Formats: sequence, structure tokens, C-alpha cells
Amino acid sequence: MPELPEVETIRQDLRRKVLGSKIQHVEVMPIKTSPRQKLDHFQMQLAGKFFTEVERVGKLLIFCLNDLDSFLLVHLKMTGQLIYVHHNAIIAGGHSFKVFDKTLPSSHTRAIFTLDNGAKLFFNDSRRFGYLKIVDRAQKEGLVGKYGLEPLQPSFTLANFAAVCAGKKTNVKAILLNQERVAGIGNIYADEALHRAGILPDRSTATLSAREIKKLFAAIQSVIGEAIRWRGTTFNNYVDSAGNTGNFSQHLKVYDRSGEKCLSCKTGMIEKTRVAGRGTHFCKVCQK
DNA sequence: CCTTGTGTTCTCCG
DNA sequence: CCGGAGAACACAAG
Repeated sequence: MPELPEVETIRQDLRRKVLGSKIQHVEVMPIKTSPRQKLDHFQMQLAGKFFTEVERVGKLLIFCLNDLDSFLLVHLKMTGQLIYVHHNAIIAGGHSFKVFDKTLPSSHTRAIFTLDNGAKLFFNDSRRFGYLKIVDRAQKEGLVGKYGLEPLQPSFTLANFAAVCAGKKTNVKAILLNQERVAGIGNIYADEALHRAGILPDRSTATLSAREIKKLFAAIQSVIGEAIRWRGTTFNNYVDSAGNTGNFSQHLKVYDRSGEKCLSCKTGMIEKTRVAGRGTHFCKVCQK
């Protein structure tokens, strides 16, 4: 489940790999719901263009192209992967590549980008929730404008975060998950940030003290910063653009640890409930 | 039935 | 009756 730290890891890695590369051609695996004509149009719009920048807003990747008015959006949703394979990884004789123990393309490969340096970029997505989409500049800017505070940008200040929380009666976890308030937080980092901040996920945001808002703000910054340093969390599906798993999984304190002893207070038991429509993990001893 | 990210729809309240 | 907020639902597929 790629969230901000995972998508940012992919962005930083891919940026170094694809910048300046030309897209020779794109192969899209046909699916029932997408007519051939649409796929052909998608392929034609990309062929011959260069990657000029790789941006991210929230969990959305944006590949900028050299015509300055088309942008390739990639959303990985739950199970999407973007894997870059250098031309020398090709398996003799053909179109298959080896990435660690896996052969690409796999049954989950949805699209293959062939670059002019012989490298390939594979978009895999077992559940097919993710998407690739080409938009123009106006559409891109409209979309970006909908996102809330970016935890990695200078605009992510305590004052701005407090303003985003101000007067909201809904539970605090819903605020964290709402991309229009804070961009990029998903279920894993919402639970982890709330645990670090000592706040129960179902607390009404309006009841949070200034001190709690400050703790939550700091918790979001620290958990996201650390997760990026550890190159993300692999829960079941996530790998980076080289096919490596993330290393933050071993640092998770609450997510997917229900029934286990809390690693912070060493007395509480991690419980699991449903908050904001999502599976929610917390420690009643650490969080109030 | 479950899982999560996101877009849509519904309901409530002032 | 309108608008906004928030909750609930729908959908993707394994």
C-alpha cells in the first residue's frame, strides 16, 4: 500500500533513472474495460517524448514530458509497482527481464515503457486499482490544487496544520486520511503517527489541545521522515523501482500488530477497531 | 466476508 | 430550500 514515503522513494529513484530518456514505445496490456482505440491513443501520445521531471503530490506520481503540455499521471493505489530495468538485465533471446528472482513482464504487468537507452519501465498492478493517465497542464494544475498540505514542503508548518484541524468535529484519523487536508498519509502512517502522538484515532479533532496538535504535527513529520530514510514500508506488495522491499516495516509500532504487546509502553496490548471506515490499530495505554 | 484509496452519494443541520 | 460538513457507500480484484 504505497503512501507518501513509498511513492517519494520511487520518485527520487526514478527521477535519476529516466530524466532525459526518450520513450521509444509503450505497450499496454489490453483489458476488457478499456477499448483498443483508447490504448492506441495513450501509446501514441507518449511515443517519442522525453521525461523532463518526476513530481509527486500526495500519493500521485507525475511524469512531466518535454512538450510542456502533457503529463503522465501514475497512481499505484494498493498494489501498483513501477519497476525500472536496465537494458543489461535482459534475458538472452527476448523480451523478458530478470529482477531478483522475478521475471518481467509477469501476469500482473499492465504496461511496459521502452526507453531509448534500452531500459524498460514496468507498471505492475495485481488488483488493477491503479491507473496511468495523460493530462494537459490545466488538468494537472487543477488536480494538484485539490491536495492539502504536503508534509515534505516548507508550507507544512504547525500553524498551517492547526488551521487544517481547526473546528473539525470528525475523528482525527479521518482528518489525517483526507488528502484535501494533509496529502499522502494512508492507513499505515495515520495509525503510526497517532500512536507516536499519544492520541486515540477516534478522538474528535475539535477536542484536541494545542499541545496535542503540536505532538501530532511532529509525529507526522518524524514518522514520514523516518519511513523515507528506511525506503518505505513493505506490508505485502510494495517494492521500489529496483524491486527492493522497504525497510520501515520493522519499525512499525501498531500497524498490523493487533494482539501483540505495545513496543513503546511494554504493558498495553495493541487493539484493532474500525475508525473512518478503516482497520485501525492503537494502544490504549499510550494513546488517550 | 476481508483488505485500502478515492470518488460519489446520501443525510443531517443550521 | 440551499450549502456545507461529514458519514456512508461503491468500486476496484484477489
